[in-house]
Amino acid sequence: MHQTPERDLRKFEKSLPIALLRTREATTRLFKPFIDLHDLTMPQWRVLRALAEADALDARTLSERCVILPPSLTRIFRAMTLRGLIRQVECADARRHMVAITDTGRALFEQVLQESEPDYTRLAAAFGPERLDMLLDLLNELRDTAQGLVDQSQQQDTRKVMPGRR
Amino acid sequence: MHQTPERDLRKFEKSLPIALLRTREATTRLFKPFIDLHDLTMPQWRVLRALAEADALDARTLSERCVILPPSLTRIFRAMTLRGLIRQVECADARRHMVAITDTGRALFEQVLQESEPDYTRLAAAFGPERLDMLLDLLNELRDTAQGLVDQSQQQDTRKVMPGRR
DNA sequence: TATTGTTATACTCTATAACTATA
DNA sequence: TATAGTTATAGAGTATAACAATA
Repeated sequence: MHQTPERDLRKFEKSLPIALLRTREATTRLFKPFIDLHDLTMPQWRVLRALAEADALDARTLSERCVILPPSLTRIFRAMTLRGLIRQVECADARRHMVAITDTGRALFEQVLQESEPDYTRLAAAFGPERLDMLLDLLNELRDTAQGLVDQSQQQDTRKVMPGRR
Repeated sequence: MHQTPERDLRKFEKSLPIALLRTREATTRLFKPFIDLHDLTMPQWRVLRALAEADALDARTLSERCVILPPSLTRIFRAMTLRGLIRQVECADARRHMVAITDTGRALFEQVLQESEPDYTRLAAAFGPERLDMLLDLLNELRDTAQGLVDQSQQQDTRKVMPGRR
């Protein structure tokens, strides 16, 4: 009936979504103080970071890229616009809410990056920079793979629900 | 002023907490339907999974292992006990709330595992089983590394706040 | 008619502090 | 006096559906 506790834990650690959650929690705990310092929430920080590296993005793209549902994004746009961190920009398709980072927003982004850099460097040094890079590559590739399987399943569902579509 | 969009995205993907979040989102989307099917929330599933692989655990351990804050855990205990999935077990230290999985809980756990196994196998096959294993190892090691740095920072804080301690 | 985003709503989780019980 | 967990409470995110505006 008994297994060793060590073996139990090892099995638990082989659960992919749980491992991703726990690792995110640990790394976030390291960097969140720098976000808190400037009264940003983590989702707001993701939006700021996404916009800092693009000229302008629409709500849909930000929603997917930052893992934020549209209703939350609406509130975040409002809060960040009020603080002057982002601004709405014109778009040929008037349905789209397109935003860009402001100078204020960029200054804040770069300040947070600068302040957190020592801790990032410490983490990279302790873990090994090349292993960190390998991990990031694996993460992004697994995301694409999982996304592909989800899309595949949804196509099958659509075919089942609407067989007349073809 | 302009960078290519491809380069932008690559930089964004090098952000560790964001990469962990997005990958978790993609893999969770693949497995969450099986959880939903049995009216479990993801935190409840983590608790069930942790208990399925241990004889009994106290609230503190579950809180850390499942990344659930104590107040949430209190509610989750209540809900899962009501459904007969877990039960409280005696503990020498009467302050501790110690719980174990019930037969009902174990049956549910194994049913979910069984139902989701085909999708897990598909994911592992598409990504490469050995790469998945490498990823899990890297995740768990990075978690330990980040945790170590957080602990280290907290010790320094303690020394600053309470210098008389030594 | 389909798509984009907002509003409305209910629920859950996050996070802190204050409190109770036990050690 | 310290620790474990619960309660209380405020805030934010999660998730769906319904809606308005635009294509």
